[in-house]
Amino acid sequence: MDVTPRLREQACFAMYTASRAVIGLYRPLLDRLGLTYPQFLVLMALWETDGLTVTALGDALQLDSGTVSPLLKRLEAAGLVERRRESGDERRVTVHLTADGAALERQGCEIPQIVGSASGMSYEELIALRDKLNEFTEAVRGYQAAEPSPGRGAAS
Amino acid sequence: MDVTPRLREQACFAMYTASRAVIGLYRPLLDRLGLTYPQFLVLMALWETDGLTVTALGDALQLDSGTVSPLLKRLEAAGLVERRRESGDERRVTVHLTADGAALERQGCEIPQIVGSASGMSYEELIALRDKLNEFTEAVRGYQAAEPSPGRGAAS
DNA sequence: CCCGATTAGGTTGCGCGCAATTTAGTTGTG
DNA sequence: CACAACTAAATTGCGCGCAACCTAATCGGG
Repeated sequence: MDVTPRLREQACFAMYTASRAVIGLYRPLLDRLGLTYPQFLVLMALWETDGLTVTALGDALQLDSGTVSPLLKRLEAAGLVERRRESGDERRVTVHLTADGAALERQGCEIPQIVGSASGMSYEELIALRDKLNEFTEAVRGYQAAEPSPGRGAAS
Repeated sequence: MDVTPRLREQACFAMYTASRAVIGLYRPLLDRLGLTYPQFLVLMALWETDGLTVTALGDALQLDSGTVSPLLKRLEAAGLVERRRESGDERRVTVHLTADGAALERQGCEIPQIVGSASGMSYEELIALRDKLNEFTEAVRGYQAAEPSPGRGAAS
């Protein structure tokens, strides 16, 4: 018997692979809009709620400022969003769609459906898979919060 | 009613998030071995079958040479693997574990179990999730192979 | 044997993703 | 008011991940 877990048996590896596969499927579709998948996620968040702060965007996408800041810089350079320093609290920056950014919603919002149909799964299956993944993610985040540096007993 | 799909409703976004969450959980555990998650995957593949070619490794991990080559360079610099030009076909390079690389299996092979338990899911649930993800990935890859540049009707 | 096509692996360039740090603005306490 | 603690965003550095390209070796016809 083999004690070492095999690559193909790992649920984590399946997530890693599935994630890259789906982004690969998005790529040619998003290329025509001049977007990457993370950039598309930012726009989706803003189509839902315009004027989010950088931190709120990071929370929605589960990304930190080190990823979001340059991402927004590129979206701003592309003329799709605008950053405004808040007058109330000068530390905060809100992100707003430009007319071009808002206009992309029409073409952008149908892409997820294309990808969904490519999966060959029913709506119910996709929902169930999504919920299971979110359950997994939640549990993992909870564990991480509980064990800042796990494996070596208690903290000093 | 909102036609634009919301971030949280998307199965794809759940995969993207779950993948990063699980890698984040691996990170502190792998840090102690001086490894990243993709490097760990390479070692897992070699623990299973030593002496794979670069291409075979790429197939196992679903990564292309542009990713695998520098990854192997770092693993070789760390003294964990060795690259050998094949005598039969001088184009081929096989990757072999060093003693240090092989010795890491003892500590490395228990990490996936830690992560599995952190998910709070039963073994059966994880298997089911893994299979569903692999089914999804397969379907998506099949669709991609069938539609080289989708969305705009037939090729020229 | 020669030469075009194919294949294996590597390099370059760019956009993430994240840890660590920096800068600037705000808040809380005396 | 002063000043330390905190917070928001940006910057830096590094390792992927992938497209595009390059080089070298092999294969396949004629």
